[in-house]
Amino acid sequence: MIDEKTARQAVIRAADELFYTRGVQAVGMDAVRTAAGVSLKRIYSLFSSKDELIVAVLHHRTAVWDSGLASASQRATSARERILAIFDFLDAWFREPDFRGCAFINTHGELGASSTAVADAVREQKRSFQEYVAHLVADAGAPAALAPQLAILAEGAQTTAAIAGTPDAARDARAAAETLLDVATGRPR
Amino acid sequence: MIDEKTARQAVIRAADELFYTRGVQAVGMDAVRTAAGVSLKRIYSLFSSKDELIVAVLHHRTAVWDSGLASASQRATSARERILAIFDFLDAWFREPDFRGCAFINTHGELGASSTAVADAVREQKRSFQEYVAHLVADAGAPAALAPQLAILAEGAQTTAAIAGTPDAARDARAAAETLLDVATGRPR
DNA sequence: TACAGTAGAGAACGATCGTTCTCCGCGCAA
DNA sequence: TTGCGCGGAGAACGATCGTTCTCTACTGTA
Repeated sequence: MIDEKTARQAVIRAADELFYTRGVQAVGMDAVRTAAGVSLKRIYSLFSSKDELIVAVLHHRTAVWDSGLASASQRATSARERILAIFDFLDAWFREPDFRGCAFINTHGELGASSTAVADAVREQKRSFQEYVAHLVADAGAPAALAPQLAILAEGAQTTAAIAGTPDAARDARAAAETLLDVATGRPR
Repeated sequence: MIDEKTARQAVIRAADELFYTRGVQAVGMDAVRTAAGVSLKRIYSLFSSKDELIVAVLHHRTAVWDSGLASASQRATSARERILAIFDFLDAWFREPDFRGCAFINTHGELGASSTAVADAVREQKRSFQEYVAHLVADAGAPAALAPQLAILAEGAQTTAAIAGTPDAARDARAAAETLLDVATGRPR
């Protein structure tokens, strides 16, 4: 038998992909079992309920998002560039063929009203992102009020790209972010 | 018996409220029946399936949204003011006690992957909003590229307010919109 | 070989949901 | 008054889903 850690990862990864492409409620635990190659009994020994699995999947998504963002800002040499790198990161993501919007927003729309655990996990991810942006804004020497504005642009780009199906939303948001950054830091335009 | 039009409205209104507060999939047709006071048989003579009812509810929401937006921009005397009125409209909405995010975004997250009819209805609403913004931007004499930026701000404000639970998102988005408008129209700052 | 313990496959269970059907009561024409 | 058609209430049906249970096969040990 495979060890617990490997089994957990297999279940989370399989569930993540299924939930993201089909929606959480549309995926039964049987489908997770088949995709992960882990028996139902084992799954329920690793996660006490589907709700707990969903939360684990969201935490996994948070980690993936964080590391993706970190590696996207790798080449940036200034806070300003790191901020704009967020939108380049979104741009690349939106163009992936299986892009289906932000999993956190989708899951919140699906279960935010009925599961507080899910709502909390989603809220925590968004809070952490806002904090990340706030740090970059401070590093760039811009007023703190700029941070929520940039975060709103990033959120709006994600929903727009998901619903309208236009990856251009990332470029539009990036252009707006640049303007806001320039004005906030007194850069000549 | 009440006439068809009244029955339709009663069902749509009841379903709208239930779907919005609890999520679409969490609400059974029985709950709609009870809330609307219309028998199941009647409901299924008015709508051939739950999916069709969902689409009807979305269309109803679109009409409510459009008229709300129109009345919010009533007092505005310029295109610039009409643009900013969008964010004041959002602000008032976010502060309503039963605000639970944008129903279109939520429903898309819930059913966009499984029902193309739902996805289409949501996409159409967003497209219509973008068109509305584009007209205002043209009237304001700003470059067309500003329109998607403002639309993204409005979308981002909605998801941010819904998930973080902070109505301030409308004010943040409004401030960003003002900056973008000023820059785009060459207004002194 | 005999046996104990464990894990997997999938049947089973109970609940729920979308949809349809049955039965009953009411209004109306002759 | 009698028969008839129609609509409402909700029971019934079939499917699905989350969760648990049963049975079987396999491993390691003496």
